Amino acid sequence: MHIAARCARMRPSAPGREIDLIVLPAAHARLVEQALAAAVAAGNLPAGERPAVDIRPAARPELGDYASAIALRLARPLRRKPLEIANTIAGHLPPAPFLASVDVAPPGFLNFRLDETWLCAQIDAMLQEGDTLAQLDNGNGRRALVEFVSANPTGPLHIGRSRGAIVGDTLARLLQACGYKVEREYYFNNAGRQMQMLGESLRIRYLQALGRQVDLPEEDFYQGDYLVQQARLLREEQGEALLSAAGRDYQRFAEAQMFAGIRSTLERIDIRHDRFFNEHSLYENGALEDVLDRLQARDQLYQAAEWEGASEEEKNRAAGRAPASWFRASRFGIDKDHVLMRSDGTPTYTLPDIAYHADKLARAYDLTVNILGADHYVQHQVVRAALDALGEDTSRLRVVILQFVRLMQGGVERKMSTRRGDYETLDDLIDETGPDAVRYLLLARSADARLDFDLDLAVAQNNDNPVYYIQNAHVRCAGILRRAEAAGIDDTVGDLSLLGDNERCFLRKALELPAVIEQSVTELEPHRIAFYAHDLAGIFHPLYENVRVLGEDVPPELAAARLRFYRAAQLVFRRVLTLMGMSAPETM
RNA sequence: GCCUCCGUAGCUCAGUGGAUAGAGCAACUGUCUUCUAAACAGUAGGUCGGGAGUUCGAUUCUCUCCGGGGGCGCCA
Repeated sequence: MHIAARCARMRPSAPGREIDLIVLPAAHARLVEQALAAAVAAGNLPAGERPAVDIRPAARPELGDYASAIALRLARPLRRKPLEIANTIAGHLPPAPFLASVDVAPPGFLNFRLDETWLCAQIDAMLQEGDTLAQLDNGNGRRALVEFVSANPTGPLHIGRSRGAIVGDTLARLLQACGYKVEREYYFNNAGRQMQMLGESLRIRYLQALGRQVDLPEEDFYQGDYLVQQARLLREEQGEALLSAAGRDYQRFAEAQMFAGIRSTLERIDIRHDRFFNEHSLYENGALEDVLDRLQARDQLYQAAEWEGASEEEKNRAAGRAPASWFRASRFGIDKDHVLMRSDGTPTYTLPDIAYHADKLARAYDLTVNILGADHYVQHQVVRAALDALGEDTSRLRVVILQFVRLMQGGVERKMSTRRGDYETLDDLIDETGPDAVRYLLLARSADARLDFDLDLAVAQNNDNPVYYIQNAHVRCAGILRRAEAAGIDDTVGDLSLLGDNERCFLRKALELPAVIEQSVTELEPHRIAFYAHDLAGIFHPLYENVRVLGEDVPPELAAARLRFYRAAQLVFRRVLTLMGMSAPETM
């Protein structure tokens, strides 16, 4: 996929201002397309199928601002020399306000240079955009669903779920920035044995809280001390009134507490779901039977004690067992068939999962994204295969598989044991490091890479910590604006052409934001925004040292121009931080 | 064994079918009386795991081997 192939357009400018926003490098790509068409029309290039025009920021600044290797790629299909093609394109390139020059470099690169006056004028364009800076309309109001977290309410969110929470929510924010109408959904199950055991565990903790001599069995019971606290709460609120209560009452209480806890934990990192989809509702509305009937009708289901491809040994072992219902997943490239209905007539996890995704698809979102841990890979393959078997269109269903998180402290892994119940919760992590550090550090890694969450780094208040490095850029802008306001500097009059190379370098990077957002969304790679933010701060801080607003040696005209620049820079940082769900502090 | 992800600087990781592969940290040398030093300037650091293939061009794509994570349940 080439960025340039997806021509992004800014939303229409607000009335009353004359500045049109141009998204780079998509605008370059359009120029090149026009040049190619003109060259073909003039008979200077043969017509025919062409690869998409690729434009990217230039590898080295001395070459230009943007570069394209399109002539090299066209050499084969057009049967011409790359250099000749590049020259032809350059010769037919229409003029554009943002374009100062185009050079052809061997063996056939096109190097574009931005018009510096235009570049500096983008400061006003940015200020005009305000908090919706780089808002794209690619999505054009299409609907997207992002499902993430989806932990059952059996305990507090732990570190393993945190990554999906951050990635899912950030992706949702980026989709919104791309013009999608986004819904955030949380899928959960509050029925079944797990929840029963949760209720039972709470009942025992409650008895213990009342001083009764009861042991909590290790097997199957929830050991976490969050239940001890809940039990204490119950005792304080109810005294001994619940001694005769049914297990169901405990379960209901535990569930309500858990969900309240999960939601408030998520809110601490600024995450709110629009819908909590209860798996159990699929049991009640006939969705499960519907899936089974449809699969049966398509000969994708059979009843047997063991799957058809099993070894003789496995089949012998299963002999005499009541038959289960198997989905023919092996027909879809999966290594074996999967059980949807157990021998005892109860559904497996997979069946409602299929029904849930069928429900999602029926809701006809233009894009449906699922954020999953690596351990769910096969499960998702089976669900997708089942949907294919049902004849559903699974092309709108996309999934982000996240590798695991390891908690590191003092250079060694901090082990978590769910069985003992002393695992690291997301709440603990936020307590220790703060919401911004949690969000940034869990975002700033590609989904494919295992993430080592470095606790020492997260709490570090020094330049090792990228969180503060980025936020400090915003703080520094805010500081300048505060001081300048106090000094009575009016930045509406400054001549932006007085700005220097440092500022222009920053502006070039700032203009990449729309493309970064766009690419994050099309590739479902929200980590890109995190790296972009760090890069942007890396250009900002050196500049800050040299580009002063206040000071006797800065002429008023220049001070005003620089102040306007810093106002725009602050806006960019605030926008980027907001897209990552982080705060943009005025002071630190 | 099968599926999947990873292997890039001492460490943690970006990136990419194109021009001289990047950043942070660590190491070393410097910089605050000046808008926040949670910062900046500089030095050093690489057979992009090995091999083969496709290509005008491969770190990027394909195959294979090696090493590591995760998954392979009538759990969720």
